[in-house]
Amino acid sequence: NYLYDKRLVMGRYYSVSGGNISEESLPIPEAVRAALKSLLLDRETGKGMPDPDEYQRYVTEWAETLNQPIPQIRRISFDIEVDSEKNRIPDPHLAERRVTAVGFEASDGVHEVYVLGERGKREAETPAQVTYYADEKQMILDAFEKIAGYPVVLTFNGDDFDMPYLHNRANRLGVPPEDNPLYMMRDAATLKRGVHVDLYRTFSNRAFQVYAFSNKYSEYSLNSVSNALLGEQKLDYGVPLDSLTPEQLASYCYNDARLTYMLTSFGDDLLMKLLVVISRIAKMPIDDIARLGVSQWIRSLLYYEHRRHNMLIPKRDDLNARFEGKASTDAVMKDKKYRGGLVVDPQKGIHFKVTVMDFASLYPSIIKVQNLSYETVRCAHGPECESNRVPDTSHWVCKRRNGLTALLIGSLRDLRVNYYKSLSRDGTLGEIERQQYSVVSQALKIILNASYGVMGAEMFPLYFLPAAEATTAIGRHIILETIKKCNESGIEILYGDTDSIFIKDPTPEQVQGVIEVAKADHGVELEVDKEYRYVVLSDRKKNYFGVTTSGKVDVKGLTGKKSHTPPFIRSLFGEITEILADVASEEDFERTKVRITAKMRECAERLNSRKIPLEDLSFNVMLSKAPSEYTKNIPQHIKAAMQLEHASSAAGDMSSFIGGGGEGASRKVKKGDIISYVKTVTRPGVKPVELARPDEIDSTKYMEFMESTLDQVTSVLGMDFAEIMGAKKQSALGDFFHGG
DNA sequence: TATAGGCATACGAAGATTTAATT
DNA sequence: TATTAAATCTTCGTATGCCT
Repeated sequence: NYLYDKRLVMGRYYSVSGGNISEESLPIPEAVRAALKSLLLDRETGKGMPDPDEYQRYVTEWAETLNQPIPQIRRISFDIEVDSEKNRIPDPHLAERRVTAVGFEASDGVHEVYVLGERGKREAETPAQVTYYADEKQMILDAFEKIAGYPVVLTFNGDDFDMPYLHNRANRLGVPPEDNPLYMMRDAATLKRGVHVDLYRTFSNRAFQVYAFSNKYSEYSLNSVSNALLGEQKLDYGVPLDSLTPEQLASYCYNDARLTYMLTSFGDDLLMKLLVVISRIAKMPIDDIARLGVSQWIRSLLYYEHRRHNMLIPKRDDLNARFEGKASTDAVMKDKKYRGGLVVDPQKGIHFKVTVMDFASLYPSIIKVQNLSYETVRCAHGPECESNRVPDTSHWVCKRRNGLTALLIGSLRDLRVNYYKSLSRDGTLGEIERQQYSVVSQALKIILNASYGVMGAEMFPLYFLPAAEATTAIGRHIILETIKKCNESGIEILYGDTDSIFIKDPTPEQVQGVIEVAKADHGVELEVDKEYRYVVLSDRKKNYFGVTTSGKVDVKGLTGKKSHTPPFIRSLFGEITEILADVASEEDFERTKVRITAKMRECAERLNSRKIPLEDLSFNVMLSKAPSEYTKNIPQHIKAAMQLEHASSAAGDMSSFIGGGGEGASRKVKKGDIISYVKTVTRPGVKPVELARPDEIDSTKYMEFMESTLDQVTSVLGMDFAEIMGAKKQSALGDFFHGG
């Protein structure tokens, strides 16, 4: 509230003199100013808004804040190692065991590690400067001093481990609280001064995972995130941590600190910059951006705006009372509250020359153009506004006042689509500027994508179902109307999902016509997304395969690409799609069929002769809950997980029995873990790969899975799995008899 | 302390039906 | 032939991963 009511914008520049704080604006390039001016001059910009001038002011204010240069932030990462009993994670609340090493990596070229013990004969193999300590307390005090020199401190899981452990350990060793730079909260500890960013929390945030890092990682451990984003892993000496020499421990610990730092520095400090920009948009400190979910960001953004305008923030009950808790549309799926996006039935077959068009940020556009917000949908102004109906619902929208959500989301959307996207590609600007605008564009994408979703999420404090329902209802209306217009003018639509349409071989004039109609009728921007040389559509929605004019293969939704599919089938599937990428015309298909058949037969042969390694046969499925929470059903990956836990507790200290390296014997399975299992002929039909033997593999099951996976592509090409696998002569014989 | 809904696939659980075995 | 148990099929629901 202090920040809100003082109107302090997080992430902006301020100067402090004599106890006064004043906002500073750094100069921005002339070309950027000019581009904003032309955006504001465009008469279309405020269209749909009851008060266009107010809207223009929002656009201007946002641009001023977001155009400010993004500072380079001085920061240090650290990581600790702790003595531990076998197979037991040390408890940070007790902090009974010694801290054995602390590694550092900082933005000003610090590469250091402190380690307990005597230096051996050989130098540690690490680029870091190593300091050996005999006294643990002194080492911790030195570490505290090092950390205190930076405004931002980075950790990986520091909230729940490194920070509380250091705090409590220092306490235990007699460091007085006033000399301890950390303080405890309930479970977590953090810095008294400065910003602590726990990257484990940041990378666990779905919004970052999906929109900033396009789902490249699926587990949230330092090792898997680093592996996916940096292509680097933790050090592995092949022995348990407690048997490392001090030099090895130093290298290991420093490397963890280095990876932690690198996660914020790769791609030109991408993550740090995103945190700053989102902080500016959400009016929320970086610590919170890095820890809280996207709904909290948007809450902060809206609350700031309420307080700025002296508006009352409604109570949940007041909002609920305005729609009596009932939706006016029926969801397609049960257990959903209201109806969502429209998916058009695909035209099964192979289609050449397909243009895909989509509406640029459809839902944010609708929110702006139709003035949607919790206070404008079903407003209390009476008949005048009530005549402004939302199609296919019982709702109406205010005509008198701008909706707050519409102002905020609308202005951010316009800036992203018509300003930052082009600035990030503007050749007249310097590399640094272009990069900044690309970061701003990415940050906006995250916020905009979530803006509609939160309105329909009960946990969101401004949850207002009619607003969410109106957004999707108008979306369905727009895509249906567009398809209708296309059909009337003889343009063939092959498929569409929510905000996209697949058009069969249109002329440039037809494409232009569709764009103009969408703009004129609905005020939304339709763009060409991509051009396919050909697309293979099955009769299933959200499942297709296409080759773009540039030869890039697009696979959407097919099992062959999904992460849980065994690697050997995934790579076979990949090879098949690569073969199909070469197809230029219909005649080419016949030739490729021969190549595909050969590949598949070879693969089946290897499967039946058990030549495929177990790892390549494993299904990899994530636990969305803790194992004990599976009460209604015990799916296969849980069965495998339970075997794992049993085996590890039964095996006791036979650590070599499982894995042998890295992981160690104890395998506590928890939420978020990915379980690798194979299908076997033994009892429950599954076994974790770690425990399975090649001779137990159920080849029949694998052949069936292979069939159903590959059939999604081959069946459309007119190929039959059984025939490919050698039964082809029978069918020829059958034809002969029938013919005779 | 967590944005939404729509869709495909695999499989578990339980009920319904068929088949085999026994009286 | 009636009864019971086992095997098989059917239906519904759960879980996961994906699409927009």
